Amino acid sequence: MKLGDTPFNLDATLCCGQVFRWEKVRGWWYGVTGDRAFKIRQIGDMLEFTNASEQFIKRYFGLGDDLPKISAEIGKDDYIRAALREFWGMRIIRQDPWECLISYICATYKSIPAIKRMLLNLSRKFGEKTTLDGMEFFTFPTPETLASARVQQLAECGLGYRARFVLETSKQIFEGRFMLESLRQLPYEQAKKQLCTLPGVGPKVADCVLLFSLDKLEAFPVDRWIARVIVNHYGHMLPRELAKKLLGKECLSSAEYMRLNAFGREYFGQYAGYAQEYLYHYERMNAAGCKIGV
DNA sequence: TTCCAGGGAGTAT
DNA sequence: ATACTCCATGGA
Repeated sequence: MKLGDTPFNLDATLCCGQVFRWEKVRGWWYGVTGDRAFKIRQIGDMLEFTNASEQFIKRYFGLGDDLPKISAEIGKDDYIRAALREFWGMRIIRQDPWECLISYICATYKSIPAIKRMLLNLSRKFGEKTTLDGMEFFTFPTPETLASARVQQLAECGLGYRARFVLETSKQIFEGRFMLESLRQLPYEQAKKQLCTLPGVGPKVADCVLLFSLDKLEAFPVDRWIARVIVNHYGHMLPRELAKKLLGKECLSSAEYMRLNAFGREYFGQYAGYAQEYLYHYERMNAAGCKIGV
């Protein structure tokens, strides 16, 4: 498939920490969605893949997003313009909402390598095996499977205290008490409010699920890295009292989260989620020693 | 060994 | 509403 003048950066898109179950082997990215594995690679403006339709690829990798337009809207200052330049072509992936939800419940208070390990363990224990190019892959477990698991089994995957959150949320989804897909047609605020009723889901996890799987590009997740970016590079745009209070703080209160979240959405606009992801990746890649695991 | 991680929930004010 | 505390585990 030829990208033509559609800017795309596959490596940045899969490396920036929005998805956790892709791996690069001999120049190809291998991943699992739905019931099968597929691989994809980019050579210039050529995108090669197997086991997937062109329609699926366009949808999954957000190739329908008008990146030049988005860039023009969020490129408000030199700092984010540098991030846009550095990883130009990086896109917000449209993940499966269910996998995304469980992934970000697991992601709380964990490093990315540890998150990858947890999700791999979950898939190995509860998913179904499939093969591609002689390698083994596992589908992501279904709501039914996780809902009928025991807390101890989930904990054994390295989830720790998150095990009971994953179990209870899985039960709500499986039993039809929570309609994840229906959130897609709700406005951002309402969808977020509903997500936050799930155990293990607070404002940050909700924002990630909305942005990475439910087409809410205005969502602006604020984690430790983004909080650091805002304080260090946009602190002068915050109320002086707030900027001072956040300086050197290790975690945000819910009120502080709301204020940084609101800042991001108001400053960057309807595509704030794209701004967030470029800033997040830029900050992490420029962190001391570039030692962040891919 | 010690520190920290894409935060959230529970509890006391 | 806000502040403080604990959380279970693994990677660095």
